[in-house]
Amino acid sequence: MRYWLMKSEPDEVSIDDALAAANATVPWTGVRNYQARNFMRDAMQVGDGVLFYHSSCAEPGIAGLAEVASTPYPDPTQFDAKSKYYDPKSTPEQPRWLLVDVKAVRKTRLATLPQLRAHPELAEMQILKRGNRLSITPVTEHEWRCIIRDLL
DNA sequence: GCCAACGTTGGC
DNA sequence: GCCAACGTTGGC
Repeated sequence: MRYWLMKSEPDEVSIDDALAAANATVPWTGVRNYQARNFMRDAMQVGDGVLFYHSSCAEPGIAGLAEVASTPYPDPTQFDAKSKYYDPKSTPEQPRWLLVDVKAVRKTRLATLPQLRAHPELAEMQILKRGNRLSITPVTEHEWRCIIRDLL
């Protein structure tokens, strides 16, 4: 069992959107970064815990809890010429981009960046490091417990 | 809208 | 394989 923080722009898929989806499950489309892809491909397992993070919005922060709900499979948007995630260099025979399904568990109180930063036990979180841009980052069990205990 | 940080691209 | 140029991310 591992833990992850996954960023989503709430204008695209918010925690409310995910909870409202069939089976509260959404395909995590649009990851176009190799490091993030490799986490899904190599390290994630069904049932892993997910901090659902809202990014690029008025109030960025952890907005809910979720879990990994599938093994990795090709992201269909990479083959769709009309999608903004289209990748002309990818083919169904040799897909570049993968995704997992994510099942929303519950919405939480928003844990904002200042709140996360104020917590000494969370100082090493990737999301708080300067220049952080990775949309999927591992979270330690200690960080996970700490966030749930004190912030959500 | 600004801009720092970072990833990717492509010429050499 | 280097590295400058360019594009993207994302908080503010």
